[in-house]
Amino acid sequence: MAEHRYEPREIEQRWQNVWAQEHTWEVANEGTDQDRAELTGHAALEQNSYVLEMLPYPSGEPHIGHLKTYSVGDAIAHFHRRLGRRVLHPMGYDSFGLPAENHAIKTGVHPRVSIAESIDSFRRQFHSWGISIDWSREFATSEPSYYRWTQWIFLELFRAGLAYRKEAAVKWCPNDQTVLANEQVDAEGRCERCGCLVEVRQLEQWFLRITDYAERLLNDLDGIDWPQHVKTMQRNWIGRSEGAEVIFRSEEVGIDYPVFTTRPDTLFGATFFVMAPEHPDVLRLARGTPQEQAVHDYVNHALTETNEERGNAERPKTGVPLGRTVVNPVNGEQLPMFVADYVLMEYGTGAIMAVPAHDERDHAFAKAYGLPIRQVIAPRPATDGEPAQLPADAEELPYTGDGVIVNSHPDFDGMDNRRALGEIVAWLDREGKGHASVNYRLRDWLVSRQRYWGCPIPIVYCERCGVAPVPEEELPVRLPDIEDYTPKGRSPLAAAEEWVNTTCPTCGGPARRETDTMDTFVDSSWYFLRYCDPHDEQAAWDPAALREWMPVDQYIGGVEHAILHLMYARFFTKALADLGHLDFQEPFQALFTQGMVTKDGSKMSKSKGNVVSPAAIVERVGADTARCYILFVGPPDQDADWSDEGVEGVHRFLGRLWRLAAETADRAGGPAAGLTQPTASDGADLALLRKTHWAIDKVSGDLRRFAFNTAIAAVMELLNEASRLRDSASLQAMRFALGTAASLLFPFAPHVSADAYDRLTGERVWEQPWPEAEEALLERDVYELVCQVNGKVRDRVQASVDASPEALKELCRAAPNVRAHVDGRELVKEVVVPGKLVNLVVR
RNA sequence: GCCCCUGUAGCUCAAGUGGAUAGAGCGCCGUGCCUUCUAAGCCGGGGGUUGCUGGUUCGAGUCCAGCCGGGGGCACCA
Repeated sequence: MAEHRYEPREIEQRWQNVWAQEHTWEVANEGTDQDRAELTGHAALEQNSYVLEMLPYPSGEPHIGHLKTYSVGDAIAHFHRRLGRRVLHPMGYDSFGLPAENHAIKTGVHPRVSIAESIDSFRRQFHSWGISIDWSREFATSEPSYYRWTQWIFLELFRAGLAYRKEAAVKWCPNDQTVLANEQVDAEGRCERCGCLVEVRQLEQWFLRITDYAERLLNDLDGIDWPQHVKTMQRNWIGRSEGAEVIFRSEEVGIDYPVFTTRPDTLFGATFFVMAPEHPDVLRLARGTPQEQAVHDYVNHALTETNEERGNAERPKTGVPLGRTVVNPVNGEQLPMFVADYVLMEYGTGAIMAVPAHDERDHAFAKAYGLPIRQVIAPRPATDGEPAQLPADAEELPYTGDGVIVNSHPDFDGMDNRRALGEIVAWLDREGKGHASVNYRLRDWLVSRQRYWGCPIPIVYCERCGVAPVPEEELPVRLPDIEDYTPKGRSPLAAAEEWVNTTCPTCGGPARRETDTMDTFVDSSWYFLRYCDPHDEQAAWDPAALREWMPVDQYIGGVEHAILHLMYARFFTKALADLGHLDFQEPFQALFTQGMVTKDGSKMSKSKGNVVSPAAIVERVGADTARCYILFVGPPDQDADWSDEGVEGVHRFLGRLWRLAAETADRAGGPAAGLTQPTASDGADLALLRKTHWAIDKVSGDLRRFAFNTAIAAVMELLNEASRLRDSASLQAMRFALGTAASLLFPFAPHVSADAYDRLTGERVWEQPWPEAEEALLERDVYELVCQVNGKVRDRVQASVDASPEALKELCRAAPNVRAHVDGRELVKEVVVPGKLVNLVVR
């Protein structure tokens, strides 16, 4: 018998060639393709499935995280195909963005060039991993044929009033020399890209009106199959608060100041009023009062502070009086006004009513400035029927919990505060002094970037006509080549004079182009739509193509995009649906977020020198081992630590599987047509057959719930069983077990599985339907019944699966060792779990 | 501070709605087999008070409560 050596390099190359030459993983659009007639025969039976991994940012080479993402996605894609579905599994590149531009600044190489190199490297490696991609749909978002439609979408949003320009205090990264979206600034006020402290600047910028969609973005989370924690993160980010808007009037200046509060039940406890330093009226209010200079100084100081300094809740509260008052609408009291930096301009109305007895921040401020503190909520009575507790001691304030209204107004005193809340709002509404209101933390999406390598914003500015959209037939507005990429606080595009100077589409007069580019998250907010119809030159997509594939059935990616990309893509989908371009509301029906791959417990990074390169691993042990290992190392939704020993273990497993299959095929005299199940009634064949069906059942279930690690472990168990029984089981039983093992492993290790299956059967495993477990073989007709006495195992006996509970009790009572423990004692209870055990409880 | 996840063998993970003697892989051990030797391969073996304390139950890794440890999200959001 010939020696068999597992040679992944040879095997993987061979099967990759087959797939490439035969375009195995390409799918046509039925609605638009001439293949349609051919396909209709199956169409009724087949279901379409869109499996998508988040598109990679092509920078350098793929890293181990990419290997994990695409190993997960490919397993799903293969599984769906083998279940008989037509699967769309495309690939593209998110190729605009800062890394390529920063590289250009350093080296002078045009981003287009470095991106192309990187894309080549990604494409080569994806091929070498054997990922089943429909390469006919590939594109990069920096190609004019793509960004032309990004610009078209921008103009659609502009026409609908969802893209607008406004001056606002925005986040500015001094290192990258550009503004950022709120989502791109972390909790410490640092740029998520470069980590430097973000500054605040007052600039006129383009925004997308995502806040219009806050409520729907929140509510529609209920209808999608996403991980709970991602939904929670989006809910937190949207930050919906219910409360009321209440109007406080300043009689002195004759202006109404609305405030947002979640606690209108505490209105009677308001003792002062605070405005944010950025509030446009602050300086005006102080003008002419003795406070004018102090307010001026305070505001100037506040505006120069960083987000980090401002955001620190621990530091002492500061502020200065404005020298003015407002009227509390519920009781007519005059409340002194202050400016203080603990009030944020971006949230609510930029002004608050302060209730020091029931809000920690207001309490701290009142303590610091000696302001009155009036308690209006008392903690609940200790028991029903007793009167409310006396107001808590001053030391116990602020009290932020629920309770009973006190000290407010005869209409409300003694009332449950939650009930009073509703009644007070209703009263305000009747009086025209306020109304119920909902506030969101979410702000509009700032999409302007003062950088070169991005999608140009298709807008021109005309001295006569103002802001004018570039006409659709002039799209794309192409990104011009420039000499100097260095950012200088304005877009490098501004230096391309010839490009900037243009004519107004409306009046034909001189005009200037918008020189900012779009945030790259705009590019990735619709790419999944383009895959459905990637070569369309007449439109961003053909609606028929979208009907065929969208929404994405299974989306896969890192949890780091839980808010950014995943929220923006949902917003785009809803906005485009409202504009009549889509007929669905959510882009990603199901989401799977995979965990990070770490080395020695910490994130891989070049500076730590602990980077594991997928290319090197694949070179050494093959793609199948690399892919299998990364799925086997742990539950794929959790972080996993890379271990080279673990890789070796998986490599040996694949080798054992392949060798045993090759050897079995040899013994059987070469490949036989197909995989036939042996008939076995007892002995090794039956044991192996049962294990095989157990594995089918286990792997199928595990694949449905993304438990790839346990699915692979099940195939390992099957192989171990086959290996143990290699000399006692029949050749046919061995062929069936090993062929099934290869078939089950195919989604994770496609090359070695295809090869082993081919040797055993002469057939292509990916063309075979997914195996089905036979119920009859999963269960036995007799089993070992566990006999317990007082919950302890005392004996076990053979029982028939269809024995009645009565018969099982009888069997148990008759078991010798059970009798020894039961005789002479009183039988109190009998617990029967058919198929498992009988438990006799005695005293 | 608030919310969520998590704790099982040396390591990474399993144990559908509570049910048996808690299982895999890696690592470890073997004066076990095969090899001239090593490696590879094969075979065998040890290893667990399921973080702790109580509770519910005939029965708890699984359910409940409280502590302890690890991770994540949000946070001056009115």
